[in-house]
Amino acid sequence: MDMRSADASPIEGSATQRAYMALRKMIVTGVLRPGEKLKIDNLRKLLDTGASPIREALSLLTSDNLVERIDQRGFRTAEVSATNFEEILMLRCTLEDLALRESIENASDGWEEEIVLAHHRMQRAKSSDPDAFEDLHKAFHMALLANAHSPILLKFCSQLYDLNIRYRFLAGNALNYQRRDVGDEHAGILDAAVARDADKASERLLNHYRMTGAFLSGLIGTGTLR
Amino acid sequence: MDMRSADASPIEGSATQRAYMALRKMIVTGVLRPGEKLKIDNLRKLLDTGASPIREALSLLTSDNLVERIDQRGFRTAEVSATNFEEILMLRCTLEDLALRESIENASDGWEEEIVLAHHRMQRAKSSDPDAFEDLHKAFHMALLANAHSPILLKFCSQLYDLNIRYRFLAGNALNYQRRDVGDEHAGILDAAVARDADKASERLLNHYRMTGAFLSGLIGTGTLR
DNA sequence: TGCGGTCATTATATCGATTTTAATTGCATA
DNA sequence: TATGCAATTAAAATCGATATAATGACCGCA
Repeated sequence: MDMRSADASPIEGSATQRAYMALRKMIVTGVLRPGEKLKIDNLRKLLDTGASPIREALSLLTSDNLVERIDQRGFRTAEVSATNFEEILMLRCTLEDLALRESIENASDGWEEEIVLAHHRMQRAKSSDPDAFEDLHKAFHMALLANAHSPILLKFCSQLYDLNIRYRFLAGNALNYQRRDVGDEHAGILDAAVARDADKASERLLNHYRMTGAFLSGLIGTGTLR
Repeated sequence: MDMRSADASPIEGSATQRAYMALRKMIVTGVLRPGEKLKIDNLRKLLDTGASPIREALSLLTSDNLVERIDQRGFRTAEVSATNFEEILMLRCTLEDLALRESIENASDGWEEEIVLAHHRMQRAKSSDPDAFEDLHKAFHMALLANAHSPILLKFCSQLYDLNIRYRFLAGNALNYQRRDVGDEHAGILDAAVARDADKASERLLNHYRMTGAFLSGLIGTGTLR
């Protein structure tokens, strides 16, 4: 039996890996506020680990654009802004469009099963386990793109996903999000992908992003974003 | 007087920063071969520094796709392959096209001067200082894109540039490259950009990449790539 | 002779302490 | 009262040492 992945918390992976995951989650979910100073010593105590893993994790997050390093004076979380958000949205639309079309181009039965499965898991968690939902939501979106067999592109998309979802959390979490029937949108994307209709799938996907995008853009504009 | 940038070697920046620069250069230029194991202790001695800066630098390079980290068993330089190269080429074409068009869209006198200057510096170094040429060549290409005012996109392009140029070095360095009159190509791109003709500029830029790309692809295919 | 398991070796990952560097405060001066 | 300098404090960066895990060699046994 495979006991690695979504197991309990005990001691999986290296301290660096754990620190990376924990910090990323804290930044994405807004526990660590935008622009906040990240003092090594605080984090060290918080995560109960040494300075080296923290520093390494922060270095990794720097390249994810979630943390900024100021040479010789430490780290801070990335700032947020309307223009930054718009750039992320624009890039997502461009890159995911590219990846999705390529994915569908390479469509296979195996991939089809993967996305159906990912969608099902996400749906199931939606009501029962809202905490796991976030991860599964990302997994669904990544599964759609995975068949492009383009690791760098996929990595870019994954990064942009995190950057984007951070704004959603900052804007007041999933509350508003779940209200709009995003379930239908997901189903629509899935259907089009399974039907191997690239135009329709891409159109729906981008629409999905632009809807949330317009919504968030509004919030940012009005300063609701805390 | 500004004494920061291209100064001598003494002690600029943190040890981490220096290690990052040095290692990146060594990987890009092929001094460290693809797939080579990167032992902390060796590098520590080589760069005359501690283990922490090395590890941090390697973490950063991991996110640049130049180094792979294998949990609990260290770091190695990224492997190379034909498919990897093609992905890089494809992404560069897509992203630089996007950035260049946006750059030209926002064209201003200031930017125009920047690119003319960058081009001039590159040309000047071409014969007199082939070592500096590489950096200035990158600077020129980045200057073309800089006016898109899209930091994330620019970062992606910068990364892809490095990944791409690595293949050129592996394929036997600038020798073959300089032979084809790449100078004309650069001038053509510059002219089109200054004339603010996005279609022409993009066409020439992408052609520039695809030329080198096709050439390298050939080498990779025939196993000439050492 | 081939296989499985144990031990020694090597290298990584991590910690704790030290050194540098930047920020802050208080003080003297204009 | 504002301003520049110096001493102090706080934090980051780095180092050296230790703990921990992986690799490879060796030995006994079938």
